Amino acid sequence: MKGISIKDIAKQAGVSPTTVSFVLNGKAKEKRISEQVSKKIQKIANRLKYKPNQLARGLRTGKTKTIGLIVEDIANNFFASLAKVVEDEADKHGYKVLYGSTEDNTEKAKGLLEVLKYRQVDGYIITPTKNLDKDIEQLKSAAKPIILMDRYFPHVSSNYVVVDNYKGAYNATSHLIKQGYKKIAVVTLASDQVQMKDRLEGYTQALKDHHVPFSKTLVKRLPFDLDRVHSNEEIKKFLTSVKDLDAVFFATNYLGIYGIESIRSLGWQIGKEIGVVSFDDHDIFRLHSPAITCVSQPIGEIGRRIVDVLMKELNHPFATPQQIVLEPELIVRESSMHKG
Amino acid sequence: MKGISIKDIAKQAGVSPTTVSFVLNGKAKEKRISEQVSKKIQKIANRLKYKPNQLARGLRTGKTKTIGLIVEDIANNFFASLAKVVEDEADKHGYKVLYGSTEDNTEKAKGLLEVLKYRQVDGYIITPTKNLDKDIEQLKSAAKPIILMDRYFPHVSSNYVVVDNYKGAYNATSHLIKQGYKKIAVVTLASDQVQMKDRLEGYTQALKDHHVPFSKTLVKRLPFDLDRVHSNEEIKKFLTSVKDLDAVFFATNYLGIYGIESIRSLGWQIGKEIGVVSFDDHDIFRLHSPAITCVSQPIGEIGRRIVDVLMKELNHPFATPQQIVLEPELIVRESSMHKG
DNA sequence: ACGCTGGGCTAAATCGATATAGCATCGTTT
DNA sequence: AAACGATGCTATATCGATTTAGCCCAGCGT
Repeated sequence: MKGISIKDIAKQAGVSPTTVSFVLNGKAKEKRISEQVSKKIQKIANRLKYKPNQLARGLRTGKTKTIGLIVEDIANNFFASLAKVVEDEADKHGYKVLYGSTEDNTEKAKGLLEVLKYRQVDGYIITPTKNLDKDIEQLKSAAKPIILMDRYFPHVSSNYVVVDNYKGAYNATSHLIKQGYKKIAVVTLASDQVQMKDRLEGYTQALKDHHVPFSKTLVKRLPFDLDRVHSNEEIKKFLTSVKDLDAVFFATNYLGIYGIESIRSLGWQIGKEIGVVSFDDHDIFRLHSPAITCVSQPIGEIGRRIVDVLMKELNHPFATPQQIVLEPELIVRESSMHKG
Repeated sequence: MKGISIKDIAKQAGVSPTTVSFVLNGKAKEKRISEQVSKKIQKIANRLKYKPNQLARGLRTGKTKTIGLIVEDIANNFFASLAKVVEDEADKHGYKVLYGSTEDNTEKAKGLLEVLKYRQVDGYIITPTKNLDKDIEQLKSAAKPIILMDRYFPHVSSNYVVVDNYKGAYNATSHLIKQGYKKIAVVTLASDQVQMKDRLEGYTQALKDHHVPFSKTLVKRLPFDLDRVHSNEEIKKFLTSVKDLDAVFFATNYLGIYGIESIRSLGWQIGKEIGVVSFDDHDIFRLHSPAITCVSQPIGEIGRRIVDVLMKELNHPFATPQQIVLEPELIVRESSMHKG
């Protein structure tokens, strides 16, 4: 029932637990354990299928070989796909992942950080919420490897992997303009987090650069925690309130999904009557008819870079912060191609 | 930097660590610790924000307050949504979740079980793959709480939570028949796991009960690991090969998604030329036009029951196996309503 | 005055691994 | 032959909590 411990091996081999530990940790040479003893121990360990007790090891070494993954919502396709990549990559390094969803709620996020902390995770992958900067800095000063994702705090020097949200939004908006759409609205979150700001700025700058008039009435901000039904109501109210509207840019995948739903229930023809582009790709966008143009994030790449940076920092603490900005890709589909 | 330990509290309170442990574990009464001392310790613990080191505790007690969640694919909407529910429910009981995806690959599943085992998780939520029965029984005989989900092994007595796959498929098929569809095919996985068998049986029995002729040529089985492109090819080949076909039942959500894609690329009109029903709901099905009829699993309920059973077993080992079969719901949408 | 009971608390062992300090033994050097 | 340095291995403390066994003292009965 109980697992095989280092003592069991020691007993069978007729040596001390210390020796066994040395050998199994590859320190045989360094600690001058003879070939014979070394081999004998290896053999017995294999035969008994010895697996070190991670708890005991963690208690002694302070390393749990576990990383904490804090996402906005594990049920959201973007984060779930990322979780999959992170799981795979971490596994390659012998790490397991503890996850948690913040719902973009600062209190929940703080709670998660605390739990992960006293569970002694070795490193953190964090999708930060508003006002989480202090907590992040606290962790940093505790010398814990951390990497932010999806967004970051401009005034905090930390690792992060994000996409160029500005460029993504800029390209999306420019694309709509080039397709002949004239009055382009944006639906975003009522959030002043950097990723949302950047997307909004990309949008406004694109309008400016192409000499398309901008007005505040073209911007709708929805609270994060609004449910589907109410979001749809708000979006519909907004879309019908803008005169001569002929295109919308949705700033996140689920806003895009709500948006499509809303537009459809208004009976408007996507693509013709109203151009649509959303941030983030999703099966829905690909399969929708008409298919929805989107700004796609390279999820595999993001996940790989995240784990890569984290592992490097786990092995060489105090590395200089890595701030990685990946290129999003504009995937043009039918929803933005049939103006006129 | 280092956390507050029980010793720190003991020192401040001028008592022994033992006493502190008793008090903080609610054994003050039982261990006859005086009110005064008890309160003093509580106060100090709160002030220092003491959090027990889970590793140390786990090492001593053998309980890690962690459960392992093995799913088929965490990036799949169904499993991701479930992971969210499991996370929330487990959290209520103070448990964290370690997850892993099998890709329906037995070797990966075995690897996951092993890792979770030597990480000493307290209990397991498992979406089993083929041939995992032996490993499950081994865990069971090690007295580890386990609950299977989505599928189970008929010859193994274990806890499980599933939906009535037979009934779901039966209702879906019957519904198509009642809507006037005459020649109904099924696309399923080349798997002899119970959930797939049941779905197939539900389908055939429905045909039989409604006196609709059945033929082997109406069944297509795809391997699990076929990628999107090849799956689509296979599905298209299959659909065009069946004479007078006028409806299809897809036995899983991603088969449904592939199916829609395939049918669309064949240029067939869903609902009119070909009725479609899929197992599992998905945003895509709801938003597709025409919207896709589906057999929806009650994900929230599934997750809650799973964690509930697991927690009960964690607290009272050797309970009798709970085998919970929930009702799926047929959600009728346009894809099955426009025959003729 | 002596033993007994029970209240209130603690010393020490323990979980399984790792890290540190150090003990024999043997061959070599001067 | 005493000193020295490798060589090969081990005893012991440690991580932070829990748990077992039991100490000490006060009050009580006889």
